[in-house]
Amino acid sequence: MTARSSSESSRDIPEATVARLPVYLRALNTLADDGIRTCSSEELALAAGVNSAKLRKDLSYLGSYGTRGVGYDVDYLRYQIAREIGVTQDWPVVIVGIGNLGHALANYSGFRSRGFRVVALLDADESRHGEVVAGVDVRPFGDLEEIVETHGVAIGVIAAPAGAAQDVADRMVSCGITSILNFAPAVIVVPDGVDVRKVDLSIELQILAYHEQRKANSA
Amino acid sequence: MTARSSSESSRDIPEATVARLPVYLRALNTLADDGIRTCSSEELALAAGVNSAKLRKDLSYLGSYGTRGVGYDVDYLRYQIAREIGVTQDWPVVIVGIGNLGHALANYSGFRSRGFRVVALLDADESRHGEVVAGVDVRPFGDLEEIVETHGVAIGVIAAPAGAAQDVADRMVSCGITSILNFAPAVIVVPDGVDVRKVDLSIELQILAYHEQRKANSA
DNA sequence: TAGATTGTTAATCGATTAACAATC
DNA sequence: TAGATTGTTAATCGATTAACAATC
Repeated sequence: MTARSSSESSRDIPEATVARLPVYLRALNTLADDGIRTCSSEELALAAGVNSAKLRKDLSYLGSYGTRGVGYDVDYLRYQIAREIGVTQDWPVVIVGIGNLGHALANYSGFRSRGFRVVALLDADESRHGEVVAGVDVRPFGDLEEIVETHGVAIGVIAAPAGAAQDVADRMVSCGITSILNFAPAVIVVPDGVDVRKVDLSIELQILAYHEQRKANSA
Repeated sequence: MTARSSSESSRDIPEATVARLPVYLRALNTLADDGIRTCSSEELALAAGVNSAKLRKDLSYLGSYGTRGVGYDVDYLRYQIAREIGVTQDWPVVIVGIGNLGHALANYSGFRSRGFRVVALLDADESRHGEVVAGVDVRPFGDLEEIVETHGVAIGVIAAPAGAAQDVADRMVSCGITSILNFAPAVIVVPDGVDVRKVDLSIELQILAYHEQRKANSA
C-alpha cells in the first residue's frame, strides 16, 4: 500500500551486492583497457575474483543488461554500473587530518579517476595552513562549514587521530555532510541518515595474523 | 571419526566473528586507558559499536570469560582476545612499494602497537634504495627472499601499483609468505593456503556515493 | 536449429538477534 | 535471597551457490 512509486527501476540492492559493484566496475575497466569489448559472466567473474553465479545474481538487481548466448557488452555494462553507483557524477570531498595517511589519500589517483574531487584538506595544526598538498590548499578546520556550502560537499574523509575522530565527525554532520569515510581507529557515533564506513589498517593485519597463527598451529 | 584432537579449546570461529575480535580488542584497550576494570557486554558493545547479543555470541566462541551477574574483567578479556587473534606474539612484516601509501603504512603507529614490526621496505625504484623511512631501510625488491628467511616473515603488504601487484604477490608466495594484505586496486590470484585481504580506498568511497545518491533521489 | 549463456529459482549456508535459562 | 548479567537457544534474516529454463 505504501510502495514508493519511482521512475528508477532498481530498488533495494542488497548491501553485499552494492559492495561488489565497484569491484565489477574496476574489472570492466581493466577489460576495456585490454581492448575487450564483450565478455561472459564467467570471464568477468574471473577478472573480478568472484563466482560467476554470484556475479549474475548481483547484476540481475540492476536490470537485464546482458544478452543470452552472447554475454555482456563491456562498455554498456560499465556505464550502467557506474550510473547505478553514482560515479558518473562528480563528488566533491573534504579530507580532515593531513598526516601521513591524509597525505597519501590526497595524492591517491584512484579517487579522481572515479569522480571524487578533493576540494579541501583541513588540519587543526596551524603551522600547516597554506601548505599545498596534491595541488590543494591545507586550510583551518574552522573553514569546514564554508567549504561544505561552497562546494556542496556530501562526503567527508576522516584521517585525523583517533582522539579527534568523534569531534571531527560531529562537526562534519553539523555542516551537512551525510557520508563519512573514517580512517581513524575509533568508533564514531552519528545520527540516523548519516552513513559511516571505516577502514582500519591494523584490523586487516590482525585478521591475517589470526589465520596465520592457526596455520602454524595445525602444521 | 576424523575429529582433530587438540589442546586448543577454540575451534572454527566464524569469519564474521574473527573480523570483529580486533574491534573488541581496541574497545577494551580504550576502556583500560580510561581506568575501567570491569564492563558488561552492554558497555563493551557500546564502545565497539555493535549489538550486545552479537558481542556475547562472538565471545562465546572463545570460551567463557565473563562472570554472570558481574560482567567481564577488562584486562583478562583483553588478554584472551589478543591471544586468540595472535597479537601477543611479534609479527615481522615486509611492505613492498614505498609510494605515498607505503610511506603512510610504514609510519602507521597502529601496526607496531599491535605486534606488527616492519622489518623491511622494498621498492623496485633503484633511486630510493638506501633511503630510510620510519627508521627502516628501503631495499631492492630482489632482497625479498633473504629478508623473509632472515626474519621469518609470514605476512606481506602490497602497496605497489596495480600493474605490479600480481608479480609482487607471486614473488611473496614463492618466498614463503602465506598472508598478504593488498592495497593495490587489482585482483591477485594466489594458491590455496595463502590468505589475501584487500583494502581498496576508492571502493569504500564508491559505496558511500551509492547511498548518497539514493538519499538525494528520495529527497 | 544447435550451441551458448543469461537471468532466475530454490536449496543451502552462515550471520544476526531476541529471549531466557543458568548462575554469579 | 534478589538482582544482574552471562552464555546459549532458536527463530529470523540475508547471502551464496548450483542448477536450469528462457532465449539470443
